[in-house]
Amino acid sequence: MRIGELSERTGTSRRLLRYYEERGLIVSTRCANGYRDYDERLVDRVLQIRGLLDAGLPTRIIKQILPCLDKPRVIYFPDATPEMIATLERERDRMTERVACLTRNRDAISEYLDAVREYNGQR
Amino acid sequence: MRIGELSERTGTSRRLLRYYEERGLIVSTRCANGYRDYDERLVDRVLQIRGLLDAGLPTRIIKQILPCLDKPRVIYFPDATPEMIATLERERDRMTERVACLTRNRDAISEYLDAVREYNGQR
DNA sequence: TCAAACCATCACACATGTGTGAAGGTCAAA
DNA sequence: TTTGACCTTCACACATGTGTGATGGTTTGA
Repeated sequence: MRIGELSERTGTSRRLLRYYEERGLIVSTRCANGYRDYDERLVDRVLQIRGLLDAGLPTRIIKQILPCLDKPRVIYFPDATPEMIATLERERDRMTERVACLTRNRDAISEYLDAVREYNGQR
Repeated sequence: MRIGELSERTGTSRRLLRYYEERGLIVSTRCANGYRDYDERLVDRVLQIRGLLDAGLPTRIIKQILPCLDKPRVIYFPDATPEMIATLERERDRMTERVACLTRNRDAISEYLDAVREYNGQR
């Protein structure tokens, strides 16, 4: 598919799709006329990228972890260097911390909303 | 405590503490000489702010949700306007999405690491 | 054939979080 | 009293994700 379709199907501007490609997060082939041609699977991939960006991960890190997340687990042993492993472990831990922080605060918001609703209900 | 101590105890540069204050995330009183004076509780508060920033929330949103998170639940009904409620619900939902995304990807990283370890173990 | 709707690259711009350093005031200990 | 370690404000700078628009090529349908 071309960039317009991918843009529509992912709710991502063409500008950003080109940016993600420039950062190595997605790839495209080129048609004879120079237009980018995207694989169907990039729809999910782009959504995943957006989620991770929204959760605070920079493209640099996303690029490193993406290869580990492919559905048919392709074990990437060649570049499973100790440094890469260490990076993945570090990022996994940071993500766990983020989850804890978000959960904690989200639950507090929920409780607050419950309290407000109760207050408004009995008024 | 003064800014240097708060900085050390939170691992946050003085620059950023002033920035958070400028954005209304924290408050300080001033000593006679103009030095900022921080309440003990700001240590936790700053840590909380950093966690939320790291998880992708902008200061604008953090400022809005912080008042709901105070430990001794101070119900803030005066400004519990419908718009405020709607904002909180929206952010709560976004945080839930972020948690889901982070958890999903973190688990995939964990699985990948397990697979790599197994591979290296049997080699 | 021409207009509309695509696509390309490139450049400038902006918000946000953050670093760094200048210029100068305060305070405590030597 | 002077030095060093604090503090102040202010300004410039930078990386990153993102918007916007200029300029121009391609394709398709009236």
